[in-house]
Amino acid sequence: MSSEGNGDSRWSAQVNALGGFIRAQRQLANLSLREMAAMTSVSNAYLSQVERGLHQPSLKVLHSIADALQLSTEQLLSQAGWTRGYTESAEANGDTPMSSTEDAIRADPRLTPEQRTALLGVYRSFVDG
Amino acid sequence: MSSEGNGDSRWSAQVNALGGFIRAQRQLANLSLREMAAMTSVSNAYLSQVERGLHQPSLKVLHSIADALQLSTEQLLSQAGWTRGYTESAEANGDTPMSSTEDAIRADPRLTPEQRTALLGVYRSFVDG
DNA sequence: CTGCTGTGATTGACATACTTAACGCTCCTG
DNA sequence: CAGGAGCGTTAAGTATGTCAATCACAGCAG
Repeated sequence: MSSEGNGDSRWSAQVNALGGFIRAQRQLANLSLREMAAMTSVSNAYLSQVERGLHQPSLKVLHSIADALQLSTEQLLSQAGWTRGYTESAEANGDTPMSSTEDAIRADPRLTPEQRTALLGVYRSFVDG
Repeated sequence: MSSEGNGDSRWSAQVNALGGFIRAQRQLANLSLREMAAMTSVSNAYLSQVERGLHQPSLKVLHSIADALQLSTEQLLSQAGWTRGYTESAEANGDTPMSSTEDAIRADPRLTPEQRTALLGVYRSFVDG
């Protein structure tokens, strides 16, 4: 069930962004929860909950995940919105369209801010790779 | 008391590095545990334990600490040996204004077919809920 | 010496991260 | 129709992070 009700939204924003990003990256790497669980030594059950924003993973777990996904821990952290502003390099100028896809994602009204962030993160990881 | 038999040295290395670093930085800033506790909204008791490597702080706490010490979370992490540098760089360009996000993704020349499919999947899972 | 006010360290109770063992689902294969 | 084999999710239990209260030790006033 996992009601969306969510009266307690202390977390949801950041954790959901992180979870969405992780899930996206995992699917992208064609890994199942159990496969990733094996690589990370973290239970598939817990990974599922983290991906859906039900829990905040510890550093240990976060590092394992980053490792399995071949990302840096910093990337994950900044995805979660936990590192502060590295925005400068991206948007120094007001008017520099980076890519149409990025713009489309940013302008998409159907996405929540967290989803937008997560999706952009996935996209950039593709393109920059 | 502190005499850890230390059967469990899985942690000690990293956690001690982190704790020691935090303590050093705190003293360097001439802060008492309680002062720092006030700034971070973390109890002085727990800060003490973290500094001595008795516990691994959560991201929330770590971020607060970094904030109080005017460091970036990344600095703390790399100090603790928790980041494994993956370089991040991002620059790309290309334009071709598009309307919908799906179209933009489909038309993006920088994506491989696999990536395109994956990204579309993620996007739809967001939008369709 | 007796108190007061500062410090860092310890204890015990509670919240939350995390695990193991299920469950329900879909897609095959016999 | 089983019945495995894959997937994601849930339930109940254990481990660990975290806090409020308290301790023991230092300086300094009266």
